[in-house]
Amino acid sequence: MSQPIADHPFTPHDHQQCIDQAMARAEALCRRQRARLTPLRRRVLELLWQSHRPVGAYELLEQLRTGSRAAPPTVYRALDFLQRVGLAHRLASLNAYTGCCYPGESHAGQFLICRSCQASSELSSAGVSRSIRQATAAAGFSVEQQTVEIHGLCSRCRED
Amino acid sequence: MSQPIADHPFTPHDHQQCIDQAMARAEALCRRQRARLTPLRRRVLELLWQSHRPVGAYELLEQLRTGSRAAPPTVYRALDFLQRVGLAHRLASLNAYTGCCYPGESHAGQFLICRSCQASSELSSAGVSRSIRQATAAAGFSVEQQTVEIHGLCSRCRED
DNA sequence: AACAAAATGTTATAGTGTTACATATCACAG
DNA sequence: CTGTGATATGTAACACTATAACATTTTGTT
Ligand SMILES: [Zn+2]
Ligand SMILES: [Zn+2]
Ligand SMILES: [Zn+2]
Ligand SMILES: [Zn+2]
Repeated sequence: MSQPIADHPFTPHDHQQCIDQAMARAEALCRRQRARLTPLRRRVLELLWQSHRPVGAYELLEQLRTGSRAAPPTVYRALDFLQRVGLAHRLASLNAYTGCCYPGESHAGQFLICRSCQASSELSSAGVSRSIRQATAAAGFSVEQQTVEIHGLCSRCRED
Repeated sequence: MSQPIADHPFTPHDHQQCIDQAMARAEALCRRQRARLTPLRRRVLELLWQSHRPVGAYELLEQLRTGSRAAPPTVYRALDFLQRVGLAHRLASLNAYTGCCYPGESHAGQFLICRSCQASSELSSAGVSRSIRQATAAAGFSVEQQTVEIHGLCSRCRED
């Protein structure tokens, strides 16, 4: 498994590098999958990567509207595409969306979400996945999709 | 930790016993906490325990309406109360609510949700909690609330 | 150039949850 | 009891999130 795009999103870092890497890997992934990263879809992905804070669909819509007009289906379709090819996730506990840190790699969506700075960090913890598989196997349950969203305080916000 | 109300909700069982036990433990818990389990709140809790399928707020509203009238705030307030005292949970990935199987005991909400029969089972897996704490501690993150919702197929639905 | 498939625009509507304020019920002190 | 403040419920309007249905444009291919 290669390096995640943002390994420590809660600590100060060169975020432009996150953005550049995310867009570069998105390009590559879409080329490989023959998926069309159109200007609109690219724009939405860029908006998602503006920060590590998950963004609501209507907030994206606002930002898209500067210049062109746009209605809800526009942004929802772009988000559907990004989720389908594995470039973004939806966070059910926030009704918000975020760029994927492991594009093109099979992984379960596991997220840490700071209630103070609102940033989120995508984990891909084998230990968590394993313990979930163990707990579910004991019940004879076969896992198809997992929603793991941990709310709390990130290291940086705890200092204050 | 005492026995959960429904240990194996996916397998055939005497569900009336689930209901009776849930209501009895709710009474006891509210007495202990000096919380008021009013007729309305009790009714909503009974509706939640009609089956092991999580129920949407507007679906509860429909059922409340047989007889008395009711508007959204009525059911949302009852659900808020039930969640506050620890008698119910909200499942973010479903926008639905379900009765708690471990009332009065400190536990993280972890759920298995079958896409075929729609039933859900509340886990309280120490292993899952531990691996989450480990993974988050490594990042210096302090957990306050966890959303763990595992979608898949239950043992019974896998047989078919 | 002609055509089919994919993407986007547009309007309306469905589904989920909250705000604000009025009314009713309850608990408790006097 | 009875008044009084706190808690719970009724009611109407509204905010936020997401989708359906259909028209139009763009793209890739023959
Ligand atoms: Zn970054
Ligand atoms: Zn991801
Ligand atoms: Zn049962
Ligand atoms: Zn519970």
